[in-house]
Amino acid sequence: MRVAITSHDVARLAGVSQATVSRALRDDHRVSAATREKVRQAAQALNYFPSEAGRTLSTRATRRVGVIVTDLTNPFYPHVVAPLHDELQALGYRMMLITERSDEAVAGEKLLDQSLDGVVLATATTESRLPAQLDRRDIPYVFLNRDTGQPGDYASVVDNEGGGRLVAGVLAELGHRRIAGIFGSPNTTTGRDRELGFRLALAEAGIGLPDSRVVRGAFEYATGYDALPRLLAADEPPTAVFCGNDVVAIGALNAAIAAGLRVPDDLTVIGFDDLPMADWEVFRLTTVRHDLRELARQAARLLVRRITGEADPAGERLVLPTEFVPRATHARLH
Amino acid sequence: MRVAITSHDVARLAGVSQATVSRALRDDHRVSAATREKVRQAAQALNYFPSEAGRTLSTRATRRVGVIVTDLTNPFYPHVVAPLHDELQALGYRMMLITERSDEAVAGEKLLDQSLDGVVLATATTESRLPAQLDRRDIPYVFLNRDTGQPGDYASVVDNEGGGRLVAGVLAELGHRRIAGIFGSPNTTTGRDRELGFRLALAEAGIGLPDSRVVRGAFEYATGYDALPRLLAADEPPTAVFCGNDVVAIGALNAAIAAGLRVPDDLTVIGFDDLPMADWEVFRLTTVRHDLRELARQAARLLVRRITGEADPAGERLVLPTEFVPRATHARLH
DNA sequence: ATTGCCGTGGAATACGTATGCATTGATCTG
DNA sequence: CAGATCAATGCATACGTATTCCACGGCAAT
Repeated sequence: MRVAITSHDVARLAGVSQATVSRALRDDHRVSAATREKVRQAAQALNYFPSEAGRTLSTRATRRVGVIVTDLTNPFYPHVVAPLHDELQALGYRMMLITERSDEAVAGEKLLDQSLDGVVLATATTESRLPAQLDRRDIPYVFLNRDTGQPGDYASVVDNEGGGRLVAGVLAELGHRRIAGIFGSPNTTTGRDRELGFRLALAEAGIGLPDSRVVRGAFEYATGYDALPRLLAADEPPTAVFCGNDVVAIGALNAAIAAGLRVPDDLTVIGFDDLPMADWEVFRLTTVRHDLRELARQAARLLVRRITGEADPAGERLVLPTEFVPRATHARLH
Repeated sequence: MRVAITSHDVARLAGVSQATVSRALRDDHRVSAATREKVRQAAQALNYFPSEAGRTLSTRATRRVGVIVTDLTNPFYPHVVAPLHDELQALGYRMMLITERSDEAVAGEKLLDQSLDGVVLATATTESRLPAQLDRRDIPYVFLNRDTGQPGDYASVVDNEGGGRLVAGVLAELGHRRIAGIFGSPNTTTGRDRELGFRLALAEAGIGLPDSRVVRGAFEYATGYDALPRLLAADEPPTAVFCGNDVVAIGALNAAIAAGLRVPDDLTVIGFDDLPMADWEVFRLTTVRHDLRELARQAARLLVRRITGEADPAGERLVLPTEFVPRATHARLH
């Protein structure tokens, strides 16, 4: 029913062979300017677009890249998916969005049928089986924002440990001593490294971080929202809380309002990422900035380099710096 | 370099023909249980997945659907893309995400090369050329949340006019008379219909809506954020403002804070959509609810019906009802 | 004038799957 | 027991593109 216009149709109209059509439209040097123009006209007239299935079969490349995220409604992901999409498009690739919850089976099947030239893993926990599966089939992939922590990885990440240290330093300087942490999942390097840097720098300042003031969970709104009341219920409630990322911090901020606390007078809250949302007047969230856009673009370029075989075979790990962004959710302890 | 395992490899190992492999793995009734099992084992052993390019070329179906949005970082879209993805997956289709800014050319090329079985347009303005192009090539598509307003459309939409009426009724009842509107773009039915319903119901209540208290713009944060100060600068500033959607309303709320206004004491603000964010403590936004998830799922199912030829050839327009959600950003005029 | 090269374009084929048709062996029917 | 029917499988081909190899004609060099 759907009338597919093929290169043969164009060839017939232009009075040349199908091979010449293919060459002309791809600017092959072995076709004269005159016939190239003739073919162009015919293709235009027929409203012809090369079938990408035919092309894929012939070239064994799809010019398509998969991007795996967990939950798009988590405000973090759109800010990484959008620049990824744009950079991939600029590099001549299309984006297949796959949201993977726990069903690695489905994701696996979609990934392994040769329909993707490469994959961006924006969601891999340290125990995911996906990387091994991709390795086995020689499908290029890169980690975005998280990695396995193994050497040989291809990853675009942030200096999480450094960012954690920054926050600890600020809190110590502000006089806080009863400090809490709502960290990311311990099975993500993002969660672990931020906690690690934070702990190390606190320890250097002589400040302890007892388990009773530590919560860990997914990088979600609910994690911050649910954790804060539990932390505040302690005998000696914290005067400051460092959150695994901005989304968690925003959850905590809303919980603080629900609990009738004033931020920052009663409680200092600090996030990580500096999402655009963090700068909204309702939040004015003090946080740690890194260049999310560059994080994504870097991942896209790295993946394409891996696809074209230009990447370092020993792995590449691109690390972006962090910067403390003081806004209105932190205060000196009085 | 990448060793592709094909059905021929499986056939050789299983000691059958390639045709039998194809049939066995697709549960064709004409293959015996014994050989089916034999083929299964061989496929498993070789870690074989059918090439989707080969399959596409042969069946002329990609089981892939394109979803076009403008800007994923706009908080509205993730809440529609996520359920779309899940419903499409449940229906056996994959999702190709395409963000279209103004470059219809790029989008067009990607859409028209037969690499998609169908398209969800979540972004179409009334003057977009895309629908015509898709029609010309017989590529099935549905509108999501917006449509052209023409008969024959396939669309999953909300009762925008009814929703606008709801808000007007409430504001009138609360005693507001100097009312403003920050509506969506006039070249979207979403923007037009909400404004229309709002205007009609206001008029029925004997309340005018002068141009000086009307702003129109994209459904973005910045639209609300920039428009509010302009509206407030009038000689007789409004006591209530109805925003085209929640994202715009949230922009307006933040602008109100920046201007030192108290909401709802000094100003009533009402949104549309009831995004999860609207319920956050920092906002507690009074708004109009509709079932976003169902909106998306309905669109997915309608598209698949169009693809399989089961949809009504005269077009189908699925309309979801709206409901007023009172929270904390509206108040009676004192 | 012959040779050889170069520029241009066509014929043929590969890519991997699905499927119509032919084939085979076996069972059934009268 | 011969012929018909049927289940199971193989053979061959189509899908649309890119590309290798080959053919042909013109032109320059000798």
